[in-house]
Amino acid sequence: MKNKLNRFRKFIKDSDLLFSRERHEIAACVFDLDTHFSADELYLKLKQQGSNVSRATVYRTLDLLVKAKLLSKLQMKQGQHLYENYDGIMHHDHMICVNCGKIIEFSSTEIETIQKQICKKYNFKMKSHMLRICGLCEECQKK
Amino acid sequence: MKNKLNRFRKFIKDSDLLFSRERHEIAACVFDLDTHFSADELYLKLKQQGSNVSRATVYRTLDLLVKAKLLSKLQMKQGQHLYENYDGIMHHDHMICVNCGKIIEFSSTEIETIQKQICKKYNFKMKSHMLRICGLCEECQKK
DNA sequence: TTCCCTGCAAAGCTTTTGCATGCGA
DNA sequence: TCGCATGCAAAAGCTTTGCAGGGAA
Repeated sequence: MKNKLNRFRKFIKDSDLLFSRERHEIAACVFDLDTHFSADELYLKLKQQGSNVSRATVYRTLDLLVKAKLLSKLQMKQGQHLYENYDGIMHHDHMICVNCGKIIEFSSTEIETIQKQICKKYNFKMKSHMLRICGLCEECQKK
Repeated sequence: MKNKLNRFRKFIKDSDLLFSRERHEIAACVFDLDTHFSADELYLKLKQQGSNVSRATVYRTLDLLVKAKLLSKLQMKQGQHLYENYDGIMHHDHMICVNCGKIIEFSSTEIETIQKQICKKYNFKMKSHMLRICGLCEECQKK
């Protein structure tokens, strides 16, 4: 967490930007989360902690964190987005429960390999990829 | 196309709805397309053809077509959606060129198989899934 | 002093919804 | 006649942007 904050500070400095109090506050709050969260949830959490940052600044800082590759942005339905801490080590995908909204992360090197083969076949240069499985989680199936 | 129109008519009748002129017009226009399209593009195409349908009706009818499983709805960035004709035969996924927007469809039974295994492992009941690869298509790499 | 950052409010965009009207069965 | 379907306009929901003021180097 401390480490990520330093990486963010470095990114900001390297981009000739200012590591403002607001950016610090928001980043610290983000790195403190280990779940998927929306911009508004983050904004409310900051408010609750007594912060005075505005929604605009939250959005602007989240963008910076994504650019710094410290955060991933996931498209959800209806123009909503979720963010998640990104460790940059290994790509992972998501299973999303359509009933309770739970998100389960998984990864598969096999799928990654096949994807690469497919890209090669089509001469497509992959920059990113996402796999999402929607359905019912274990608990919700029981209900 | 004629066939899909009949299937849509049947779906509408079976749902105790009316197969109105507008629904006919919109569905015919949709089945005539073989690309991915947005609701607004469809609306404009209809206008261009001299139709007087409103955006609201376009959206409402697209929803019906999705419910009838004659159309798939894809989430794109920024809360936008694209639709594509759905033949119901085989699932396919997409490679999207981030430069020109081209969409290449592909399918992989191997990936489908691995997905099923993963779901089994997590006791997750899959209802749908989507895989998307973003990057550069062949032409755009050359530029 | 310079200029980036912030907050506020307004705008943007796509999609949905309320409501009165109207057409079809 | 009855009621679903439509069109219009407004609302909704999230996100972005313009702008003026404030603060850091």
